[in-house]
Amino acid sequence: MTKKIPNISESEWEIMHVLWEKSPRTASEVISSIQEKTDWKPKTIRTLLDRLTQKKAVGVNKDQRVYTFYPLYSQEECQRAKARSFIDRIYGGTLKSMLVQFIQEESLSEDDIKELRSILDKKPKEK
Amino acid sequence: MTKKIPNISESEWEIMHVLWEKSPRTASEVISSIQEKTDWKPKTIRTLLDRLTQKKAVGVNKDQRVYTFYPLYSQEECQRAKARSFIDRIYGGTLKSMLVQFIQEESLSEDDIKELRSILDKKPKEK
DNA sequence: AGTCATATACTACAATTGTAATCGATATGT
DNA sequence: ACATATCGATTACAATTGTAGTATATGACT
Repeated sequence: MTKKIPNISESEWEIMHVLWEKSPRTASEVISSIQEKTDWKPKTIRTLLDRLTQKKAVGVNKDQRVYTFYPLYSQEECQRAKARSFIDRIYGGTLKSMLVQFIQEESLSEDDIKELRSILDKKPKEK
Repeated sequence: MTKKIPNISESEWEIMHVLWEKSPRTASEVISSIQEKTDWKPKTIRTLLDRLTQKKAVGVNKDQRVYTFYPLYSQEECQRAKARSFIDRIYGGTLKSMLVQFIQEESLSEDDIKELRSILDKKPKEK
C-alpha cells in the first residue's frame, strides 16, 4: 500500500525542506525561512506552497484563520523515491557507478572516504 | 572555461543514452533503438532529438541527406553536473547522507557493499 | 467606526516538457 | 516519369513550472 508520492518540482523541494525542518508552520513563517536562502518574492513562495497542498504533498490546518502547513510525507520517503528514479535515469540503475564517479573526481576527500567506509562497515549483518 | 551543459529533460536523457552508446547515428537508428525500450512514437522521439540539437546538447552532421547525430558532451560530464545539483537539492549537498540511506534500506546487498568498499579502497592516494 | 495591514483566493503569463501530427521535398522502385 | 516511402521542417496543444500580480475578506489599531 505504498501511496504514490506526488511529484515535487525543484523549487518546491525548498519549501518541503523548511517544512521538514519544523512543522506545522504558517505561510509567513515558511516565507521568512525561504527568504533567508533565496530571493524569491513572498507571492512566489506562497504559490509554491499552495501547489504543494494541491498536489497533496503538504497538508493544511484551517482551524485558525491563519493556516498552518505540514508535510504529508517524510523526507526519507521522498528522497528515496527521487533517488531511485534519478539513479535509474542517469546512471542506468546502479548507485555503484555513481559512487565510482564521485570517487574518481576530486570531490571526495580522504576523510570523506574514511567516513563512507565506516558507514559501509556498520551495515547490519542480519536480514 | 567550463561550458555550461544544457538542461536535459527526463525523456531527453533516454536519447542521450543511446547516442552515448554509439554515435553518430541517424534519426531512424535512434528511433529504433529507443523503441526497443519504450513505446514512444517515432515523431515523439524525433522531436526530442531535435530539441536536444536546438539546446546544443547534440550535434548534427548535415553533409548527407540523412543527418547523423552525436552527443556534444560526454556522459560523465552530464552525469556529474546532474548528480551535483541533485544531491544539493535533495540531500543538502552530501553524498554521504544519500549513501547512508541506501545502505539502511535493503537496497544494497552484501555483495554490493563489498564492491563499494573495494572501490573506496582503490581511491588513488596521491594529490 | 474607519483605516490599514495581512491572509487567502484567484488570475496571469511565458518557458519547458511530453506527446505527437501535418506539410513539403526528395530518393527510390517500377 | 510517376507513385510512394522517407526525411526533415514546421506546427499543435495541454500540463507543469517559474515567477509573480490583483482582488477580497477580515482582524487589529486608533
